[in-house]
Amino acid sequence: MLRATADILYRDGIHAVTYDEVARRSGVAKTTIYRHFPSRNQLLVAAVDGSTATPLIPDNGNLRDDLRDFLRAILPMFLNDDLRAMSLELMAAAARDPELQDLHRANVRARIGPLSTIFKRAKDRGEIDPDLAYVDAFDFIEGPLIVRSLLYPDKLDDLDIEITVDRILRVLSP
Amino acid sequence: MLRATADILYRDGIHAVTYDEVARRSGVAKTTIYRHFPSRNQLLVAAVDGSTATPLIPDNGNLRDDLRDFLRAILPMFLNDDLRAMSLELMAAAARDPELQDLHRANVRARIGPLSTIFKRAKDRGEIDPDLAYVDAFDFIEGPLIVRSLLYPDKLDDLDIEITVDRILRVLSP
DNA sequence: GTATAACGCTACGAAGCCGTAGCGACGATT
DNA sequence: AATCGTCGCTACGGCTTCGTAGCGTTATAC
Repeated sequence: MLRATADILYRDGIHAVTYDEVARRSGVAKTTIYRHFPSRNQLLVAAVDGSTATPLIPDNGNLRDDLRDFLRAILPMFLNDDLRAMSLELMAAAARDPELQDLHRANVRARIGPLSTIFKRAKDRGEIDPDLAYVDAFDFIEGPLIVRSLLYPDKLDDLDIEITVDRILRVLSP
Repeated sequence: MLRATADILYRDGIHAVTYDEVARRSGVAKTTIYRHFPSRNQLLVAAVDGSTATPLIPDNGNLRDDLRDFLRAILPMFLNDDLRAMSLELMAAAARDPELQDLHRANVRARIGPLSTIFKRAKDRGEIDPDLAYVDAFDFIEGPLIVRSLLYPDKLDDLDIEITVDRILRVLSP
């Protein structure tokens, strides 16, 4: 049921998530879905909550390698057109409907979690400007990948992780 | 007609753009819309093309001030929930439908144009690492704003433009 | 064995959208 | 004055979704 919802969300987009369609693909009766999720938003939230996988947390003992591993790990997510479309649709839906803001927030937190760990460890080692808040740091760590994937998705392959990490470090270091 | 389409796109989202709805709001007969735009995609492309405004191009003679002015100029666009939602929906649509990729590309080019001018002038003045491609530079210039608006839209106000420019310059300078 | 709860199935009226057809009105061209 | 092109209006059949109702089936608990 939630699996079918997540599948539709991924393949056909958020507008294709209807009670009828979920019933069709999941093999569950439409009435049953209504009994569990009286509103479409609840169904969406539950489906997204149940399908958020947290990426691995690298621990190499130094910031540079951790960042490289992290960017490498999440790069495939940006290369996937359907996945990118789904994320964009979810964020757009959250921007339009306050009810879905928590959904988006949880989704982001799951994706950002590992980065937070990396960041804290590096800060303890003195590799990061002590005045730099982690929110501001994320802007520059995820920024390049996101911008690249949004504005120039076809040039995403050209992005050199090593060089990008160098540039990120310019911003983060004390 | 195109104005009505752009308006729907902005207010209610891309899913709300239907022939019936455009006819209703524009006062134009549905058949007439079909005569001009046989497919919905053509209508979308025309509407977006006709409503892309290019921001001002600052020219202060130095990169720092130009960047500051530019970021200040585009910040309000990110603060607008509907506008952000619309952009996200357009990008999502482009990711799903190849026919709409040009639409997105044109939209991006209009928004990025001024940045390109700023970038070239700064490079001529020697304020930018000569090995740095402009595509890579954009990742770090627009990145912070975009990431902030996507992941933490409620903390967008906290973003200090001056400090952000400082950090961007760390990446761009030779 | 029986009560309770959950599920499946069918069907419904209302609403919206699609794409097209038919017909009349208007204005410009020539 | 006649012609051509464009537009408006109405209406249609087909399709999908919504949210609910009614009723039968299954399984678990006690």
